[in-house]
Amino acid sequence: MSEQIRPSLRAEPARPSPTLEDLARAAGVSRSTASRAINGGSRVSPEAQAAVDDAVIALGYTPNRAARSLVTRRTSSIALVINEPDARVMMDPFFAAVITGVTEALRETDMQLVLLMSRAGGDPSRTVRYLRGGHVDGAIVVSHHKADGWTEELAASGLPTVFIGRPWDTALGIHYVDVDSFQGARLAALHLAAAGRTRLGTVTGPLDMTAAADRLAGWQAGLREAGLPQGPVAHGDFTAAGGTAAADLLLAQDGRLDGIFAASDLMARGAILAVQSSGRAVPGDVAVVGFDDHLPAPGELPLTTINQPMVEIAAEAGRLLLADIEDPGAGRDPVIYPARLVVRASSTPQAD
Amino acid sequence: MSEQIRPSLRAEPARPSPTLEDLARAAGVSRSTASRAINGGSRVSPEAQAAVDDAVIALGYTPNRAARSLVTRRTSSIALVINEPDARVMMDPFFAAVITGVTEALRETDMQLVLLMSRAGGDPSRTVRYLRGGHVDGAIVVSHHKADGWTEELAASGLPTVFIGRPWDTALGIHYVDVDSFQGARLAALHLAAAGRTRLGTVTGPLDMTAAADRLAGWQAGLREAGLPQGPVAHGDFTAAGGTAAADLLLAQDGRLDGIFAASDLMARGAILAVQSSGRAVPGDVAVVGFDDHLPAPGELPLTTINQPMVEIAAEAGRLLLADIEDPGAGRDPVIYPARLVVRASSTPQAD
DNA sequence: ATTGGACATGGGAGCGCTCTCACGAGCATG
DNA sequence: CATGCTCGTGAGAGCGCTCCCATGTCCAAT
Repeated sequence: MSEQIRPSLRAEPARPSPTLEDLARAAGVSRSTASRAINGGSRVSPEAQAAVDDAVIALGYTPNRAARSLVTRRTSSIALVINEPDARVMMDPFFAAVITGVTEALRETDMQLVLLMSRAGGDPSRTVRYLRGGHVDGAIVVSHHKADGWTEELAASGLPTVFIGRPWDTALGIHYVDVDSFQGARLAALHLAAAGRTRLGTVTGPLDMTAAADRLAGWQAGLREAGLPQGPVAHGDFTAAGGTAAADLLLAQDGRLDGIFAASDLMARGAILAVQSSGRAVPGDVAVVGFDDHLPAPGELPLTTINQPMVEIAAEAGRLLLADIEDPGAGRDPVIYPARLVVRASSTPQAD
Repeated sequence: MSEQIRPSLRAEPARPSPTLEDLARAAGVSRSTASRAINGGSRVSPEAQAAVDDAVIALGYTPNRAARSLVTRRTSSIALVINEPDARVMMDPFFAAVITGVTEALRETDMQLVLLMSRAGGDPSRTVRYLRGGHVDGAIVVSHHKADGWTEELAASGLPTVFIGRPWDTALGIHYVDVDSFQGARLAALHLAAAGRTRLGTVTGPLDMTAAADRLAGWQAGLREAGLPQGPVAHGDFTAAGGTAAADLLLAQDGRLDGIFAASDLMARGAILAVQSSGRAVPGDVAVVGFDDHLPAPGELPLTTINQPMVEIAAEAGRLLLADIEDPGAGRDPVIYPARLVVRASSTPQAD
């Protein structure tokens, strides 16, 4: 009775989608039963269930998410908070891996991923307000900096949250997934030492990030362990250009440097460039080790690096978040993935 | 009953956030007036407005999006549909640019970006169902393939939609933003011809995408215009490895090939590799032209390419979508950005 | 035969918001 | 002075859903 004498094929731009009420009527049951059937169907007779299932298909019924949210207080969406000022960081394969991993974890769920470029929008508090406003069921925070300030606020808000990369203040009991940066960097030092390199320098990431700080500490520990002097340290920003600039500084401090560990692959690429344009060869004169194990661009010198399984780490963060949303009380231990040394040509003339 | 005797400092995990009712009471006005004041405040006295504004700050009020959605039938979110099977395509700088651009367009809005990896989830129809289900106010579709099938369905659903890249069936009146692929490819051909190259081949993208088809057509038109033979054509898949394989084919077909146009930068990089490993030099023996104008990785041979302003294109798609959501009826012309030739070292020994 | 539990069902309230409508106050118009 | 407005306001309905609770039905246990 809702269809008019309407000659056009699709003149109705917004045919109101069927409601649960409609569905129930079509299935010959009550709204309550229809609702139960839709949601897993406990306490529903097989006949009623079948009738509802058929009606769902016949009507093309989709539950109205807003209405459902309103009463359940759940939104079926989680936020991926990318905490960098410039949206251009998206170019970093790191974030691609994160998105890939999180998407993977959400695949079988009906959860949706909301992308939140927290600092790109200008107002950082807007992000917190959004997160606290109950618009999402949980959040994954990536690329956390020391001075962000809202870590505490977020932890206090009670919103299920998982960090990718250890947050600064672990006392808050925030859940996180990380790679063992310390051990990874230590392995890099030991590897270079084992390869007979003795004058070693490092290019760090921004030290307001735990990953960068841990890698520096691990590196220094490795050098100590190998009985080598600490050597020069220069600070980069996880970009290739920053790696080049930092490596230039390193080379200026020690003209006979024979090994460099950079805290990311991108910076290692930049460092190789710096070495080469100083007239020295990689790995002949200077061995270079990175951290990440991104897929190399075609034709690039294969890079010795510390592998971190970012896609898997992000997926685990996703799973952890889902679990935390299901069962908020539970304390969950951080998940730390081991870092593996992958030896390639940039540190050993004979390798691959 | 779920809370144990827990001495923790912030024991209330979910203090119910204030409702409009609370806000109205605090401001000493009615719920209606509070609502009006929140939403732009027409027909609200300055005093009432001020009282509400104060109360908002005092209570930290955030409107409940679900409740609002339920009545307004708007969700304040749009979907970015990435229509590729493998989530790993995220590694392509192309998508990074798209996300950057769309985010930019949404910056001043309270719209949120929902990421939809349409084919990665396995079930493609799930995406359509989600989109038709009224969960978002609009959609931006990127990386559209000929056989997707749901273009029509989407167009018929009445959901405001903007494609990035021309859809196959423009008769449906779908809005889109694109770069002038035809002209860009034509420019590439003319450039190579002007540089004195005469034995030219091309590496195409997947021809079930309009961008790839248009570039092939433009390339062929350019050759015709320059009075050159059509030369060999090999098909790539917009990846570097695909570019290498396709270029190998090209070189096998014509051992004296002296110029290659690849329909993307990534494929051009792959093609350069193929040329070099065949023992010939770029640009000395073979000039290579790409399409995209991505930022080059450090140390790479500067690539002559066709610039397409992807960030801007994506931002325009975002703006177009917002406009279409505001005012659904309006027919909007496609926006086509010009493609610019950027000459660098890969095609001219003396350049940059 | 009587009780009682397990189970399937439907009625109704209510989540937090917007929006229509009616109302009174204030003002200019006839 | 009556009439028609514009304007600010509040009451109330209702968006589509879930969930609590009351009701009805059937079968095992007494």
